[in-house]
Amino acid sequence: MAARDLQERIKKLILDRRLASGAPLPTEPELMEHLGASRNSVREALKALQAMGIVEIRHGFGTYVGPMSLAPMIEGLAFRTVAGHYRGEDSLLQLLELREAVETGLASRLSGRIPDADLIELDALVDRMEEEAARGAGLAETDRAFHATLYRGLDNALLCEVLEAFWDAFHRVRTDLGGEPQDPKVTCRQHREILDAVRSGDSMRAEEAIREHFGNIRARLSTTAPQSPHTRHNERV
Amino acid sequence: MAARDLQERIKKLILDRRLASGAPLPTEPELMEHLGASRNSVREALKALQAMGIVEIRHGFGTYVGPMSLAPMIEGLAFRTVAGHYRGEDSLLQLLELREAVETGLASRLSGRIPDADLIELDALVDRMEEEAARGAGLAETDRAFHATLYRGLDNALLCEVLEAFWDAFHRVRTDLGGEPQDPKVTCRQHREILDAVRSGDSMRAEEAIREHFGNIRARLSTTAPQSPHTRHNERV
DNA sequence: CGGTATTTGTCCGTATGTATA
DNA sequence: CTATACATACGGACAAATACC
Repeated sequence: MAARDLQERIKKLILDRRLASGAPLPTEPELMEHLGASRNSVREALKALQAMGIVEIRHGFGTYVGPMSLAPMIEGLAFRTVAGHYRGEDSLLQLLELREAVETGLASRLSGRIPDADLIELDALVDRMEEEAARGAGLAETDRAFHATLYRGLDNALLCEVLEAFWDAFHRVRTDLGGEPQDPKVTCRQHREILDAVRSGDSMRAEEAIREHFGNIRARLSTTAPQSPHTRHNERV
Repeated sequence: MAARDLQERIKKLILDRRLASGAPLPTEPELMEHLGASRNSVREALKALQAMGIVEIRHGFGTYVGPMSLAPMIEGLAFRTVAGHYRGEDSLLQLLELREAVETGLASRLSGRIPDADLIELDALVDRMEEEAARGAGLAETDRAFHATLYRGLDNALLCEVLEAFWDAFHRVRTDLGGEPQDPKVTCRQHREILDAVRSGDSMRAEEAIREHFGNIRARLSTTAPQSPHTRHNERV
């Protein structure tokens, strides 16, 4: 009777007091008194809110309003995808197609709207990507930065966060499942093409470039997709 | 030391046993023994997993693998948006723009890919919308069904779920904040236009129709959105 | 219909680890 | 190093909800 209600009341408390991210919450004893519940119930409610990124609990220090990032969504999406994959579904492909649909759809918005500063940064990122590819290093982080920077010009922080969340979830699942990385050379060339396309302002060309990039990942995916891992998986899941 | 680990081990247990949604989990005493932790710790871990939609707890019955829906994401997005709005940010507008960017971007994919059965259903939905508008009823549910049906033809269940989640979050926030509903007549006309546009296969026209639809909502939003612009809090992204 | 067993919900008390002063 | 405040973890107890006989 109180369990679900406690979370709502704590959320209401945050809203009523206009607490910003990082602001301290009342201590557990204070919350016990304010909410009229035991320590255990309060703790369970806080744990649930922590899982949703609404509060942040620091051991031996206190409880604070969380960053309200989309990290919980990443967790949920990643687990859902891994679980589906293990059960023989094409969940990983669906996640990739979700990214493809959204990012290709955004291509037309991108054309000519990217600030020069971002274009320069994107150039540097592709350069770094080629340098990493040359020395055989992983270029996952650079790829992430490229996609993040690409959509920064849309001037919507929420949209960028969602896209980054999709990227994170996909990347986590693919690495946890031990998928083979695609050919770095091809990846570099395709990112260069995306960058040139959006710079030229040709929306159709940009869309095609992004579509081809995802088509490449998809091809790598289908080679390792139908597996039933009796082996163990990473503990990161 | 065990808190974060317990969640991972329970998730690992679900993956190892290939448990599908709705499958029963071990009872709390069994989990206590299997994980070597006390009941409170197990319960807190389960509460966190419940908040992420990974498990489902039914009082007096048992614990089960959750539906793994995007409901937690809706909660998180909605709360994040409400909290931001109360603190004077344009979070609600950002959420709307997120929907607009994604849905307009999907318009080109839609053209000519919608099955006839879905087109018939969409016709019926707009008819119902007009009927509801005529008698002054709320047409939120019908609007939700329209958008859900529209993107069903993309053949990606995950994408549809994400779009529905965005819709739910936006609608919940707007109603919680007591925003004024837009003119039903205009809404009906714009949905009819969207439907006709995607039926014609003209992707540019479809994109424009969707953009105008969102433009209408945005206009309604801006009348009540900006409050206390001088109360700027310092916050990290 | 009632009784009983099972399972989760809530609460209390206590001890331990951690960070600040 | 000591003291204080806080979160973490444990074990036990009873209440509430559900299923089954």
